[in-house]
Amino acid sequence: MIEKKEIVEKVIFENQIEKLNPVQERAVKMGILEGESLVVSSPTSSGKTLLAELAGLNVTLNKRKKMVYLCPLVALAREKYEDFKRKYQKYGIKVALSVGNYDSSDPWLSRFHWIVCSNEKFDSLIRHEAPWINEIGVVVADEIHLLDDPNRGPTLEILLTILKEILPRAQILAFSATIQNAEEIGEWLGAKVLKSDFRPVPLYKGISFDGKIKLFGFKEYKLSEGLGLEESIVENTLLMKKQLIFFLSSRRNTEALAEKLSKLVFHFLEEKEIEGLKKISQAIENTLEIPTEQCKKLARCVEKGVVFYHSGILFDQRILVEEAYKKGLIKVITSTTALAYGLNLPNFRAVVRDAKRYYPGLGSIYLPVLEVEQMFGRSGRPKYDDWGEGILVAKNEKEVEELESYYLKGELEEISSKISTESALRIHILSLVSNHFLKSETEIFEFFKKTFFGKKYREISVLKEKIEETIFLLESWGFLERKEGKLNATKIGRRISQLYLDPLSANLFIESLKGCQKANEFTLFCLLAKAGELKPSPSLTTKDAFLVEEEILKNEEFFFFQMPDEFDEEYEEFLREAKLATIFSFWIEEKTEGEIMEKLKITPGELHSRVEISDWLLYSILEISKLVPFEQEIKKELKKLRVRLRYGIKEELVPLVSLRGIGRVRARALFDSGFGSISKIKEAKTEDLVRVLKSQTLVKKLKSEL
DNA sequence: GATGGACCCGTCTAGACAGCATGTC
DNA sequence: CTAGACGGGTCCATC
Repeated sequence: MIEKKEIVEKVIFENQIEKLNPVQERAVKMGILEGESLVVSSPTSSGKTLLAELAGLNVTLNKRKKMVYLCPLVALAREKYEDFKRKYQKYGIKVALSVGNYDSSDPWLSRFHWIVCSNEKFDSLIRHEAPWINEIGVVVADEIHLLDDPNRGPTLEILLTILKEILPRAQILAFSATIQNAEEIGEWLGAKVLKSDFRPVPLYKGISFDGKIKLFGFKEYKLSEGLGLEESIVENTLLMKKQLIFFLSSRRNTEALAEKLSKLVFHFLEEKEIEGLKKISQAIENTLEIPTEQCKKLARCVEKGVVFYHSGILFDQRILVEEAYKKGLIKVITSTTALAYGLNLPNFRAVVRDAKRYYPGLGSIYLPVLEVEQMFGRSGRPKYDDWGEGILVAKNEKEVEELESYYLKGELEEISSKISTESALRIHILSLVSNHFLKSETEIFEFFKKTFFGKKYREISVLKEKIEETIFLLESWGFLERKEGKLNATKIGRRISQLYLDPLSANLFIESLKGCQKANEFTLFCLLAKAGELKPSPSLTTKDAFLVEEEILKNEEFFFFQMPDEFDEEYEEFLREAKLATIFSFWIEEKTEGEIMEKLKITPGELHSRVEISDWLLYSILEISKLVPFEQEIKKELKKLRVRLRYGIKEELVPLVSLRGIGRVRARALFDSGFGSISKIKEAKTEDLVRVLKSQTLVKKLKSEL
């Protein structure tokens, strides 16, 4: 048994602080170390993670129970995992990371005390009925305002509802950015509510207009004349020897602004910095075998101390960029919202240049206050800055007033439930029934009454109808069945739920492929592209349309599902799907990323993420095919296609990439040098292989494996 | 005749979770 | 019902 005092001391020591901050102190007083559940609503940098550490130590050391720490982003989960391990491994705490690309539901997780997960991964672990669930003593849900997200909120909501049911005695810590209705969430979770505005470094918010930056209740900067608006803000920041992040509405804007600013920022660099940046710039340019235009552009900007940051950037480049910013080499980042939620990139000043964002069907409208707050969130680095700044840019006088009343004096939005969307109901009802958690329609209704939706609106009659419809659909697709008033998942239904596939997509695949005999690569890609998992489809320019239609025509005879007519409403969406199929086709024809990007305007980062999703979809289809009668030929085709897509290779290289350490480029090199099969490689002389692969160690490994 | 700025008009729009097989935190 | 920045093309002034 470890005293409360001792736990607090350990945590204080490991975090290298002198004492608990006001938020943390209140949490302790409210009983975080007595197993009290809490909803904590406070700013980004207010030290919420430390609360998890307190509860985790208490639960593990005193009760021999586990902590599960739920994160909305894999990057965030990784960060927490590294952090926890570094601090608490020495006290005997075993920390594990469990996210999509990292491991599976194996019982091995039961050996660990603290398990850091993404929300969806934990949902999946429950679907696989992980045996250690009942050893959980505390569940921490980070960034719980994600509940409001139409795509990903429902998973978190269902997850927490389930946890409350199966672990009624577990402690729940729900962390949120400052939100309007933390009390409602507290009521739902049966938790006390801790609201605070505390920040370790004060944040001043303001508006920039007419050559000035006015910080509310603080000071005013006069910007130099003769420079563009963004340039003058940058100059003002750099003269103070600080860094800043611009938030813009589109990727294209981030790239354009970064290039524009690089001309100015360059003059502020010191000799040493230029050297360092040159190295990073080269690394960025050479991330891919053949750099794409975007890679070159980013490299150019980095050289001058500026980067643009959005989801089209490759993963490795992101890492390089983040490190360089943390070191202070990069002076300015121009970013989309990609940076607002993600990782911990402390800076001095955040400038929201585009407070409006385009929403399809809505035009361009103001961002939610919460989102802007997130962008401001990390401004002001403890130990470096005495304060931080969050600045909105106004385009005219009217906007000055609007921004002021909306963002600076206005109220935060409420968090609401998004659980009533069709896709959420589809996915979660199937999952809840398939793991035997709910066994009848009545039980489903009862369950939904206990969700945040049910608690917030006090009744679910609106939902009831939708739930009935959903059950009907799942039944008609053969994923659920009814026996004596009880609901049950069919074998295939259960598998679909475990594969984490949207039942709608699963049904699409099954119906399209059942009895199909004549598909080819392109048309199979077209089918994949119809799935919601790959939406939104890439956008289509008039030039693309021409190219894509050509491709469709070429493969016309291999279409195994109905193509919409040119005059149909769905035709344009079909073309966009076919565009993705075209991109994939080029990819497996071994066209370079640069070529694909140039022809069809897709960023390298986007290509890779689509490939990854498709790999998962193809795997899932193959798994489904074990339970439904597909033609043998189609199965073979799918299997081959999966390998080709993952590596981006022609058919002839398929056998070669099964060797470890051999991917797209090396396989091509081997093939072109006459080593086109495993047996030929076996027979080949070592020195010949070394000549082709340019690596002694690789060849040695290869030979020893064969 | 080349260069470059002003202006018009069409185009296009953020992000990122999950399976599994590996060998290991 | 609702936007706005970019970039390519065009025209025209200037040297």
